[in-house]
Formats: sequence, C-alpha cells, structure tokens
Amino acid sequence: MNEKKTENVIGALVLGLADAVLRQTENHAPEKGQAAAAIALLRHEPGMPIEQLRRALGLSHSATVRLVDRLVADGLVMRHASESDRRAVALHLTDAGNISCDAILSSRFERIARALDVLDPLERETYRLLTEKLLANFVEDPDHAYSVCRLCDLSACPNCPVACSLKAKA
Amino acid sequence: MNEKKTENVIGALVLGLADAVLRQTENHAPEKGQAAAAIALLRHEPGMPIEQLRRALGLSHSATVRLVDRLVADGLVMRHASESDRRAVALHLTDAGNISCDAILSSRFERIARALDVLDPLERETYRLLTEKLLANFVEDPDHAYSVCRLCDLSACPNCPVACSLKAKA
DNA sequence: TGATGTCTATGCGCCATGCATATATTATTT
DNA sequence: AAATAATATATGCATGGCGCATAGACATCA
Repeated sequence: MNEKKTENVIGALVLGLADAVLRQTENHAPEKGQAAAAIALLRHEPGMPIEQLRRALGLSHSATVRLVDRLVADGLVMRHASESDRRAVALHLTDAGNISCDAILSSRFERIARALDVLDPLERETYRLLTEKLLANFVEDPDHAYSVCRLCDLSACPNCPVACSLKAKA
Repeated sequence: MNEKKTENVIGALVLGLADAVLRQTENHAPEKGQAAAAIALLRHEPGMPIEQLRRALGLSHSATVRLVDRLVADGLVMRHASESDRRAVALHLTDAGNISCDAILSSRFERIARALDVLDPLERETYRLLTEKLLANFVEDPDHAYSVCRLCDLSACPNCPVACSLKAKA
C-alpha cells in the first residue's frame, strides 16, 4: 500500500528544488526564463549555434533568436560567423557574460548545497549514487542531455553520468 | 575532491524531471504554465481564495485573476462567495475540472514512476527515505508547502513529510 | 546542377503580464 | 464608535514576448 507516496515525495522535492534553483539563477541573469540557462550552455559549448541552443532550451525558433538578440544587446553574448557552416551563427560569451555565468553557477550550487545540508556524508553519498543511476537512465539523446545539464558546472563534473550514458548507448 | 559533483548531479535530475513532469501535466491542462498546478491545488483545498492560490503559484495578483478567468471560461473552475470572508472568492473545481485534475495527477505519477523504474525496491525505498528527509528540511512555511506540493496527489500521501514538518515547527 | 532540407532572421498579430487604480470588506487603532 | 490601515478582488492600459508565416543564404544529396 501507499506505493504512490514515493512518487509524490520525489515529485515534490524535484518541483520545489527546481523552482528554487531557477529563481536563484534568474537573479543573476538579465531576465526571467531561459536566459540564465542560455548563458550557462554557452560556457559548456562555446560557438554553439542558435538551433542547438533552441533544442536545449525547448523554445521556438523565433523565441530563441529574440532571446539571443536581447543577450547581445545586454552585452553578454556575441554572434560570430561559424567556421564549419556558413549558415550558422557561433555564439560566444563576452567577458561580462562570463562574469554573469560565474554568478549563475555559484548561486545554483549554493542553493542545492543548502538543501543537502541535512544529510550526513554517508547519506549524501548514497543519494548521489542513486541519483546518478536515475540520471543515466533518464537522458534520451544529446539534445536532452544539453537540456538536463543546462545549468551544470561541467568543470566540476568529471565522468558526468549523462555523458557516459550517451556514450554507452552509441 | 569533486565535492561539487553531488550538487551537479542532483541539480540535473531535479531540473530534467521537473521539466518532464511540467510538460506532461500541461498536456492535460487548457494552457501552458501554472494552469495544471492551479487545478491540482483546488482539489487539495476546495474553496481556496485567489490570494492563497496566487502565493502557491508564485504569480502576480493580476496574472492569477486572469488565469482564474480563463479557467472559469474553460468550464473547469467556479467562483463562489466565500463564507468566512465576504471580500474573498472561494474557488472550486467543476466536474470537468475534476476530470482534468485526474488526468493531470495520473500523468504526473506515470512520468515519475517511469523515471524510477531503474531502481530496485530496496534502492527505491532508500531514495524515498532520503528524499523525505530533504523535503522536511526544505519547506519554509505554509505557502511554500502549497507550492512544493502543488502537483501532488494528497489522497495518496499519508503522513506527508511536508505537512508533518510544518506541524513540528509550529 | 537541380531539388530538398537546414539555419537564421523578421514583420505581424495576438495575448499574457505588470502597473496603477478602484471598490468592498476586514482588522486595527484611537 | 469612528477613523485609519490593511487585505481581497477586479480591471483599463501599455508593454513586450511569442507563434506563425515568410524569406534568404547555405548545405546536402541525387
């Protein structure tokens, strides 16, 4: 009995913590919504084209173009010519964009770390291992991987289970 | 070393699963955004006034009033006079609203259950216990509790750790 | 080379949002 | 009890983001 309670509890934490993280990161971005995620993704993958960014953010094409327009106007992002495809735009962070990105990543880290404070080291390790198992099974394809990891600090994520899982599938 | 990896992995799962759940539930609501959460909240608390709904959804006042307007126009919600406060509106689900709510809750459950499929029963139980511990520590006040549990199926959540945690604080 | 698909950009209309304001009712103060 | 402040709801207005449709540049493949 009460088999549904597990799903309720996990759903609640997931929703609440995602809310909290998104609120935190939005405070360090020029606007609400996916701006912070766009900035973090451009650190992951400098030179990312708009279309790839679009798929990672789950936006329509025009919404993505206009988001990039605003980030460029804010001085956080630059549009360069892509070397491999002359149709495409290669997006890069400016110096100001990198500073903004640092603030986004560290505020996200702090918020999650605070939520994990109640766990002792052993519990935390257990939780990490189980979460990695869930995550490896969760990701469907490269676009989804970018989406799921869009606010991660990849420099602090050796052997990312998402990347490993995709490699194993290929 | 790699102390930040725990936060990265949990942040990624939380974000990705919240995305997936929100997309699922939106499919069974008349519009994107907080409509599905509003419907689920009105099942939790029939007669909830607009202001309380507003705090649970994290919207502005006018956005909430207009959201309710649209839900009423869609035939999912009714505005009644509140018995305890003649300024307030008591919101209730219509029959159609209840049907929509059933679809929202079950689609959320299915999506989360699917993500948990990789865990064996023992792992799942461990994950549930640790998540309950995190959740009990996470919730700040009653408004936050409504927000975090806004898509839960409370009929399947005996001894909700969120409610218990708030009782203990009071 | 020709046909089709992809990547980016933009004009246009719609609609959700925030702001300021208005009204009714409750709570508080004197 | 009267006056004042605070709360709950509603709405007109202006702004702005979004989706749709379209267009041009380039790539890919036959």
